[in-house]
Amino acid sequence: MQRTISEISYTSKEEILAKYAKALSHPVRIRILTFLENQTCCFTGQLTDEIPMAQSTISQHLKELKEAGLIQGDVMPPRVKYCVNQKAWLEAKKIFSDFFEK
Amino acid sequence: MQRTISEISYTSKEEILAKYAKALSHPVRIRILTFLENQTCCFTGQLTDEIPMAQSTISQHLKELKEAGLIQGDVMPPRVKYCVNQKAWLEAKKIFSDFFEK
DNA sequence: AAAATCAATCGTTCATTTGCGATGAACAAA
DNA sequence: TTTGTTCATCGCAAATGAACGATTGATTTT
Repeated sequence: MQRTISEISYTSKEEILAKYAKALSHPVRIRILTFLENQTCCFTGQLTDEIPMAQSTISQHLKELKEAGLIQGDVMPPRVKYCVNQKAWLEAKKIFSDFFEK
Repeated sequence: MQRTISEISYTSKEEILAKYAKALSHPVRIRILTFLENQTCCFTGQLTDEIPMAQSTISQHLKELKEAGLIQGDVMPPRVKYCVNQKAWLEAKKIFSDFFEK
C-alpha cells in the first residue's frame, strides 16, 4: 500500500506534556526531584552525597531537569543551590492531571 | 576527588513512574493515547489514517505503549483493536498525582 | 487455491541518551 | 599567589530510540 507521509506537527499541549514526561523518564531524575521537593532546595553536593553516581552524571541530569524547566539553579559561589521551579511544577501537575482526567 | 560509586538501585515507585513517563515522552504516543481515550478503543487502521507516519512506525509506538502496560491489543482478525488498559491508566494517574502532590 | 488485507517484525540508518573520567572555570581560603 | 573546593563541560563509548521500507504471517475474500 502506498501511503503519503506528510510532516506531522503536534499541538503545544502534546509537546509540553511530552517534554515533562521525558524529564521524568529516568528514575534518578525522579529521585532528584523528590529530594528537592522534600528539602525545598539543596546544593548539588547533597545530591552527589546521596546518589551513588559520578558527579558529572548527576550534573548532566540536573541540566536536563533545568532545560525542561522543572528546576532552577542559583549560583552561590562556590556552590549552586537547586530548587524546584514551582511555576513549572504546577503547570506539569495540571497538564498530567488533565491528561489522565478525561 | 575520589568517589565510590556503588550500584544504584531504585524503589519500585521510582521505576514505575519512570516507566510511565517514558511511555508518555513522545508526542505521538500522547496523541495515540488521547485518541484511544476518546474512542474508548480503536483499530490500528484508524491510527494510521489519522497520523501521518509510516505504518511500521505507528506499530512500533503501539508496541511501546503496550510494553508499558498502558494499552492492550485484542486481535480480531484481520485487525487488532487497541484499548487503554484502564487498570494501568488509573495506576499511572495516581502515581503521577501522588508525585506532584507533596 | 489465489489474491487481498492488516498489522507485526526485520533490517537499516541516524540521532539521542546515559554514564564515566578528565579537564576547566569560578571563586574562597590560606 | 597558590591551593582547594565546587560544579559544569568536554570527549568518549555503549546502549537505546526513532523512523523508514520491505517482508512475513495470519486470516478473509474471491
